[in-house]
Amino acid sequence: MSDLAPYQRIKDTLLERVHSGLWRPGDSIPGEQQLALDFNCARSTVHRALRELAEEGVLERKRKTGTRVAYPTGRSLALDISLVEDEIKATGASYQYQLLERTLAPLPPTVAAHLNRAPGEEALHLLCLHYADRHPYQFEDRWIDPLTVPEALEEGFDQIGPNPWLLKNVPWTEAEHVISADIATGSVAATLGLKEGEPVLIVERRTWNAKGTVTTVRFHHPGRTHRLRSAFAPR
Amino acid sequence: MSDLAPYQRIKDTLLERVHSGLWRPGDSIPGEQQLALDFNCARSTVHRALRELAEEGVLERKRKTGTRVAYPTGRSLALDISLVEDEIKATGASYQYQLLERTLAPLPPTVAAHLNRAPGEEALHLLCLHYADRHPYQFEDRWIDPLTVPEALEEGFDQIGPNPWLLKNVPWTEAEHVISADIATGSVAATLGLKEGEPVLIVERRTWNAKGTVTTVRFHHPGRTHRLRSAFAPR
DNA sequence: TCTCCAATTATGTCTGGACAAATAGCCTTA
DNA sequence: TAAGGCTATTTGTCCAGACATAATTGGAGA
Repeated sequence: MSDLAPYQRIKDTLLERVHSGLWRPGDSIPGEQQLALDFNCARSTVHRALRELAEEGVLERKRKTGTRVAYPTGRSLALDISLVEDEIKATGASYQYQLLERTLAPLPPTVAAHLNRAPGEEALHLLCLHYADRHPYQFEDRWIDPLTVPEALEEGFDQIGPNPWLLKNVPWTEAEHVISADIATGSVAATLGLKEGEPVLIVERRTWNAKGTVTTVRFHHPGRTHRLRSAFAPR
Repeated sequence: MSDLAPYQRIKDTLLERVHSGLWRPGDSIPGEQQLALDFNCARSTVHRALRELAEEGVLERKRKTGTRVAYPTGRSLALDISLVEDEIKATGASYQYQLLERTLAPLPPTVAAHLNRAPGEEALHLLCLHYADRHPYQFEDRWIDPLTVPEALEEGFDQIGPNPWLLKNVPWTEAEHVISADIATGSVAATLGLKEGEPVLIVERRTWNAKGTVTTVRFHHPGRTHRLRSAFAPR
């Protein structure tokens, strides 16, 4: 308990004061100088504790005015985006990957917009299915931009999924996710083994790196059984 | 450009080297001592830059071994959990709130489990509807534990929604979210103005504070038009 | 009374030096 | 050869002091 780094001990102590309600949102708390005396350490040590708590959204700091307890608003939700394989194996199920289709195809208008290209230009189109214990778990409909990722044209994707391959070969630096719900129809229903009209949870992802848009992908999951979970909290 | 704090300038420079591919995942980068010479500053300044980049998941540091560029795996997705009102107003639409029902009711078994109580015990049950430009935007089905939040029994919730009220009065410290898809049936369909069989996007949230479970809530959104967005990235 | 400037004060950052802790690699010894 | 211990290196943290920067507040002047 007391063998923690001092700055960490201070953070814990202050956080406890906030959580216990001793310091309530909006309250001013003592200045760095005073806290340094209280904790018998240098101001810079207190400063680090306060700075980090402010970054975590617990405190609000302003020059001259001092430090106050932040109002707990504007949280965010953090979902882990792990590889499907890890996600499935974590549940104890067996994982299987199947490539359904791999073509160089002209871009449909909506996808073209996502990749920032003109409709009709060609890109690598992949359809894949991921199984958990032999049951369809995720249907992946992906386009990869061959101008940003020419190496992808050399890869068959019959042994390795696009996601692990991209993670390994083309690290991205930015991404956008959109989550929505729809009902299963046509080929998506058939592929996922669902009846028409059953709910489907869709996660759409676009990723970029310095060179440009890397890939855009739609993951379809059986909606009633699939769940995106997130144990979590502040900021 | 150059009027940034030195530690920030160093962070930017190093991040650029990673993003540009000059330093690739797995590469070792120079030690703090060397970088301090390169940037003509104290080691502690370099240290802060490296420490923060490591916290952000860009670098991996180990004593004796040194610092290397992290493999870009295990990202996470951060969704903003803002108040519905802000969310709607941000799109330029007008916001309206309506309380449909407010009862003290016995807990159904599934909800009881969520609140960590016995089925049949009583809790505050709220049904609310949030409109964007007069169209149903979100149907909220919420239970509040009166043992954890006795003040809620005094509140009518006819003027203020449960979410802003709770944020103001009962700050929580932990939350869990589950996102899923379903199809609209019965009262949910009717309330949201959807036909039976249309897709619904469901976000379920449970929140705790030091005293215990605060509330559990299911938000239902029209699935085809609603979207959870997240511009974002690493860790 | 109103406006604007300057003093005050709290936070933000840097320095340069010190010691602590982890650990890879080597060296000794059984 | 294997086990155990030593050492050099690298990161982790702290400190005390200094200066920079933002922002409130009170006072001087119009």
